[in-house]
Amino acid sequence: MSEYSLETKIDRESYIPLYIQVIDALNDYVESNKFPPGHQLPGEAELCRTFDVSRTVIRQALQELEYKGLIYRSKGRGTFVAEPKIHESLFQELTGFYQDMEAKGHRPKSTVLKQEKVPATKMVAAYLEIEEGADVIQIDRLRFIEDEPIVLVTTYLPFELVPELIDIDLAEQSLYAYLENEHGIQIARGKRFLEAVPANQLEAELLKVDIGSPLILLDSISYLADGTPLEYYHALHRGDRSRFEVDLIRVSQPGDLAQKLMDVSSS
Amino acid sequence: MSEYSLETKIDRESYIPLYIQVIDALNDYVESNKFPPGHQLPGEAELCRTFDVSRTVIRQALQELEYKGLIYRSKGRGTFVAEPKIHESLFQELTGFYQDMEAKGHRPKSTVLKQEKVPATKMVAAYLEIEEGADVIQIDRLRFIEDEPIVLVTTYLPFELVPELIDIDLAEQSLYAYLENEHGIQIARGKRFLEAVPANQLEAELLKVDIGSPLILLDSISYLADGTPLEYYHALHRGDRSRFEVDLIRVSQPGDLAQKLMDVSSS
DNA sequence: TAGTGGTCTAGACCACACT
DNA sequence: GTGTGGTCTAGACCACTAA
Repeated sequence: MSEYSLETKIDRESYIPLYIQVIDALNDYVESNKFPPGHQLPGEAELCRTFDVSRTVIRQALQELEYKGLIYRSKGRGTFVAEPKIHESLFQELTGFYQDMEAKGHRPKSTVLKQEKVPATKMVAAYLEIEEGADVIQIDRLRFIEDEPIVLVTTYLPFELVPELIDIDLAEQSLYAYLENEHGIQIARGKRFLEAVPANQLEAELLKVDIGSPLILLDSISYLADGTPLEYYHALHRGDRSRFEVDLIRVSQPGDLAQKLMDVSSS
Repeated sequence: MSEYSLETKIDRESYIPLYIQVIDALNDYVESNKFPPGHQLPGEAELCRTFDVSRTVIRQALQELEYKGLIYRSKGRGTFVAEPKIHESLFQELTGFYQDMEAKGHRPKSTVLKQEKVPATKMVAAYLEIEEGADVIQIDRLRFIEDEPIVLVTTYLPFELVPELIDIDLAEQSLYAYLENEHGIQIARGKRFLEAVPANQLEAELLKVDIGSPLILLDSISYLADGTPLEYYHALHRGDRSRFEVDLIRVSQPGDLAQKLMDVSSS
């Protein structure tokens, strides 16, 4: 059946788990178009023989590839390569103007307007799940692309989680990279809220737009694995310079995503 | 160690897979707060004994619960109940004004402004990945909450995929429910783009807002499992009545989500 | 050192899709 | 029927964490 000799480049001495190696191998085949979209993959039994691993390994690899949207499986029919249209790798992402510009080789800049310890307002306390009035670090930044102001961001983090942050220069450094590299802090989950609002006078001045022109208000809360809120930020993006993308994928139980989609777009 | 007697309500005669039953059982314990947030779950070995199933079953159940954000696992430490703050169940969802209102008991209405077969414009053809000029079904709908217009939606589907749709009354029926119930068509993935735009004269009239007031423009493409685009829609939501929520969760490989978050919020 | 989750094996039976 | 993916068993060894 399969005329392709899937190269069995599994290295059993490697510290890399076998299922990861299988993922990589299949990934290569798909990405190099040796397995074109719509093509049926060898059955799990044959993959076991090809890679000389157990079915558990094959299934774990296929499961991750399915989650990533690279393949889809159909009981009784087989496993097939999905159309690669959806930007590969991942369940969801929320992208904006920034990385679009970075991808195009532009270099975004930041100006820190404010970076100090303040008492949490009621709203900030609610988002960060701390006491009203507790110390938080507030960081106001205005960000530019090609010297054009694009987004005004106010970030809040609980002071006690990262007191050192008060002295870190965030004009040229990613907050997330700093937290992960210096403190081993990783974000496990996040929540975003988007609204369209008119610019007030201050915002209009900073972003150099007309008063009342449409802005995207993006509220974000990020959580650690145990559910502790790490960061809340409130960002105002110029409507004429921002576009956000969200990729969705159906979760295991049939109906889940369909349900959600229905909620959004129909009565 | 565990003073709780996890009721072992596994029914081996049931057609429901064992791992689903385990998920449900653990879910119940977490949701009823018998396992409070932060609490360590029994180890996998003990869960095997409790439910009298193999470790494969337990691990499959725990994996799904982890994906759903209900628990988190730490090698060498154990499995713990996550803070349930993030709206349960799911990797991501994109919700808007509609279901918020439905959840509050309000009843959204729709008016179909247009529903006909038209040739695909260049843009629609690109989104649906069909030939320019090919037949598509276009459906324009204006949607209301409490007799207040909230969103103006234009939907496009390839005519050949669902020609019957041209005659279906969608004023009182969900498009997704219709496709799934009548044709067994399920959406596997989707993409959303959000922007803030000012209302033009026609939009302002229909949505009863001032010209130039902020609207959320939501473009959506939905795909079948094999990657075929099923539907494209273009929706304009009143900015003063709409708020969108996106939940994100880190994908297996460490760094993935952190990377994306970094892209959004920092330089 | 003991317990945990992470990875892996070599089987098994089933429901489903296709021919 | 034959092949497919879905579910499940009863083991095993490992690396990591914490006492």
